[in-house]
Amino acid sequence: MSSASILTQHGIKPSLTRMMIYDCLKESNSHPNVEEIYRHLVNQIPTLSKTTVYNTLHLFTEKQIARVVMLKDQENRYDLAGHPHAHFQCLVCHQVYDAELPEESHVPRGFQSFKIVDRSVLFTGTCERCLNP
Amino acid sequence: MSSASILTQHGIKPSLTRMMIYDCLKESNSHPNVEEIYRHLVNQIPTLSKTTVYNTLHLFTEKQIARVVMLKDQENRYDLAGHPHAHFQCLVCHQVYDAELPEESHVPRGFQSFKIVDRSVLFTGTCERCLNP
DNA sequence: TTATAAACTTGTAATCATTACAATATTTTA
DNA sequence: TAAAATATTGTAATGATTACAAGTTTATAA
Ligand SMILES: [Mn+2]
Ligand SMILES: [Mn+2]
Ligand SMILES: [Zn+2]
Ligand SMILES: [Zn+2]
Repeated sequence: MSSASILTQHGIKPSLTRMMIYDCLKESNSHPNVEEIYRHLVNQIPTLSKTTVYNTLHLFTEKQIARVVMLKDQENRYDLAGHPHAHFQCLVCHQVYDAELPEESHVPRGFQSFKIVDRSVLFTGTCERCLNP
Repeated sequence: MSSASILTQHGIKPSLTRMMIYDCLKESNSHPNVEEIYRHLVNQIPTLSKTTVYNTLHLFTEKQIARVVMLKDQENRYDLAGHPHAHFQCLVCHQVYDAELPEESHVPRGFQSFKIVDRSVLFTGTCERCLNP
């Protein structure tokens, strides 16, 4: 499905800038931060402002087509919201990998009367590439 | 066991400041940030510097007696490293609750040759208190 | 004890991601 | 076309964290 129609379906007017930021998230599976998205797009959109990248990512997050990846990093990284999955981050090269989300066993004891809407899982360690250089 | 001996056991010289920061983490189960730790202690240690709080928390994290709690917050929150557990953060009041860590089923598919050293789990939603005000 | 070195603590300035906000540009509506 | 709404931009402010050098305390050795 086209980027435009996905944005439209989520109540976001599909401006060129917004589509390109969406495509940037879709094509790269590197969980880019604002700086990386900006640097990637400013070649094609020379007037692009970093504020627009922030605004757009906020809008995407609000409308649930993107999510902030939970990492111990100091800056936010973004991911399309499509399929729930876990992440692995290498402590050596800091690369973020997608991983399957372990099966949800049950609501944790004592949280039956809480409303749980999301579960983030982050594995950390050393990636294969960094183990066998 | 005394704070002093725990610090010593982990190769940290137990200065008064360090013991008090350790006790602050131990006594409060609110996962305090640097600002909160500083404000709590500066009454008792009027010469305390925020840099010292940062330095000490870095040292504690390095020596594995404390950990950074993984949250979507913009600032780091700290926890003693004692017992592995998950967290729940309320999206309304932002309170952080300890939760049991769901049983690890298995290493995620495709990560057999990675070295996984840690797993962080964060539930988000609305806490009981905010659901029934 | 006294001198010297090491370790610890402090204060200030710099950095960096993010937000605030007002100005400009574009698109929509009347 | 004109006015209103929306989108984008640029600059300044904020706030957490880090860098770093200076000061203080503690340990070690003459
Ligand atoms: Mn992902
Ligand atoms: Mn905890
Ligand atoms: Zn790696
Ligand atoms: Zn709550």
